[in-house]
Amino acid sequence: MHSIKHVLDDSALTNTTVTVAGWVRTFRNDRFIALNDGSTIRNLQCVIHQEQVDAVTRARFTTSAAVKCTGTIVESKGSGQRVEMQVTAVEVLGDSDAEAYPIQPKKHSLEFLREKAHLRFRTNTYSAIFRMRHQVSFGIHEYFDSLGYNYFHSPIITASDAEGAGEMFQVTTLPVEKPPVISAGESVDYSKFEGILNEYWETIRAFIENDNPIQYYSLSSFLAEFDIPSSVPNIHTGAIKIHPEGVQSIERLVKLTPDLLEKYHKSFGAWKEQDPSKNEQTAIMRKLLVGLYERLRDGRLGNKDLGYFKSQVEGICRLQGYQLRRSIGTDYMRMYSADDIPPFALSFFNIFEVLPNLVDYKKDFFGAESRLTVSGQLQAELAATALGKVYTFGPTFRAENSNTARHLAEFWMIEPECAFMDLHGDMDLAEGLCKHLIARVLKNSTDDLQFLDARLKEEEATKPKEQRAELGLIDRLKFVLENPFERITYSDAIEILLRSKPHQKKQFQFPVEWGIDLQSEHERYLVEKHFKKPVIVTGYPGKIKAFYMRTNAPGDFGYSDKGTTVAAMDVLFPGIGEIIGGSQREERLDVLEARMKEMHVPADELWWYLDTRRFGTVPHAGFGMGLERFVLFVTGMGNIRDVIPFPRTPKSAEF
RNA sequence: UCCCUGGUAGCUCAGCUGGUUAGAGCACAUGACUGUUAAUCAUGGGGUCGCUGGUUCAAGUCCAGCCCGGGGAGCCA
Repeated sequence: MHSIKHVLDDSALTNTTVTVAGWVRTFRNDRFIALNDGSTIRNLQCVIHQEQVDAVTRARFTTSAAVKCTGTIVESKGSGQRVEMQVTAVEVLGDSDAEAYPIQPKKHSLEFLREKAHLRFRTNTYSAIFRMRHQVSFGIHEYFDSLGYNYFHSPIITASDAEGAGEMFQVTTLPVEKPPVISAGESVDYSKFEGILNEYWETIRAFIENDNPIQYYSLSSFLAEFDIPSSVPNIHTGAIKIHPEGVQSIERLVKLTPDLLEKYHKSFGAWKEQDPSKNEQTAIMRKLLVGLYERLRDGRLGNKDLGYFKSQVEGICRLQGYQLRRSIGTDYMRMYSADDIPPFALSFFNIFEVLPNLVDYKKDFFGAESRLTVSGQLQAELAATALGKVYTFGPTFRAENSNTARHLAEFWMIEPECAFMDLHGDMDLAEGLCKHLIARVLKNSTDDLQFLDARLKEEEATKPKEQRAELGLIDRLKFVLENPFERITYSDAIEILLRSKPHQKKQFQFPVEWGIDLQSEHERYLVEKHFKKPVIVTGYPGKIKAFYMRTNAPGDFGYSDKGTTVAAMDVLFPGIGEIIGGSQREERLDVLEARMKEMHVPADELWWYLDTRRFGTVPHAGFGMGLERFVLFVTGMGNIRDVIPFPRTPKSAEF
């Protein structure tokens, strides 16, 4: 048996008899089978003669039927292909009911094919993507192996919750309904939270007093419904100043304890039904409080954001033997949504639900709370400080409720880690990897790239002129391969953004100033408008980056006198955004410990990680690259769900 | 999770401001043709108009809630 790729490419096979097998793409004119076996995107045209194959058999050459053909390879009489097979023997291996088979020989939408993920490999687009995914995967091993890196398998299950890369999936064999618990008492002593509660309230108060942008009226009458008296606030148009006593009323809302919360929640529905005019007041309160909540969540209220409050509350819980069961990090777990019960949504006790007991994880399978990994980096560092150069390449899991074209709950990540390497070496390694993979794909996936390039051009043609990409897929890959990546510091990036047209015309949704996290609109401007090529940004403010990144001092690369920066680097690609995130790691024990304390990372859980700094610590660096994001780039696809065989996303794990 | 947008035949979509029997192309079936290239031509079958409730003499069309998809945002790779 020959592969169709071999038959089409090897001219020595002309005028010989071969056997091929594959799936029918189309059967034209009762004579021509376009056969594809997945070895290449091209089909072999198998010519059937009516006198040799009866009508009943011919009727079985339906789309996607599995067929085995034996015949002579000859120069094609038609113009669409170089050679074709004059079939002498044909066998249908597996029938395919044309009426029931969902994929037809025509263009389907990607959304439709995603719902048929089990069969979409039989289409040109997806077979091309997955052949290229193989080329990229294999190229990764090839690249690191050629540089002397050891392939290292980091664990998929981890008992450490301190890796700081998003929400994690829990792994447990305990019963979900009634897990064993260690009780800390009958109920939660809320006075233990007094300090953090006041801080929470102060943050909100400052916002309401200083820059509440939402217009409202009759706050007092609304609050009166809940036995929370207030006097009539001052009302202006535009920026509203709330009367001090109105502010105090909101303070009472913030400090509603769980029992009162429950009571008010129950009366709320009836209250709304009795007097429909109250709905309007609810809408106004909703606007105010939902806006406030969103700003708090996004860290737009100054120094204190929800992340800060969460870590504080977690600390108190750990100290008291309580369990923080729900928090704002996982919105869907809130007791009452901001939409339904606006005044309650802001209650501290609504956002942080505390239970007076702890699940007894000593009785769990691993004897400790365990989760699916979000990163193999910490373990890779352990190996790198012994083997010198290692890389991990495996699945990672994020339980974020992310619903975008570039996020998955399960994805594959490459994480190299190298001892005695600084940030410059890290950047060189990252750029080298990207270019190696692009070169490999250009060399080994020519047919598939040509198909995807044409597919993309067709798609672009339907877009308005100003939205079309300047370069086609293949040209884009060649451009990235042939030009050095732009390397700039975070401070430079901010300068460029401040001088940019969109900033001066106030077209950015998020304001630009030193200290902010770059929003995707900012990244996109830098990469797609300003530099028009991949950009590596280094030296981010320490405040917005992970605890293990090395703190910069004067003279260090990426240092800024505007605030503390760390030796981080993000590689930004056009259309995809952050494709690689890496850093030089903090190798100084005292600096690392101080930073962990500042960022509320529990040092005791990570004693094993800190041991690398205790015993023979060395400068080292590494990065993480999302495989699917890279495949997205080289295939020119737009949605990450189309470049992984079976995508896992919130509310979706079929197949 | 938030904002925007969509859900009509197996697929892609049309259906204007509510008004008779909801259409087209492809696919499928039957027949014709036989060197085609998503073959072509003729004929035919195929619809709980996402779900639930409401407004109306009348709802695919208007309203509310829910479910699912797409785009954008946040989280990040």
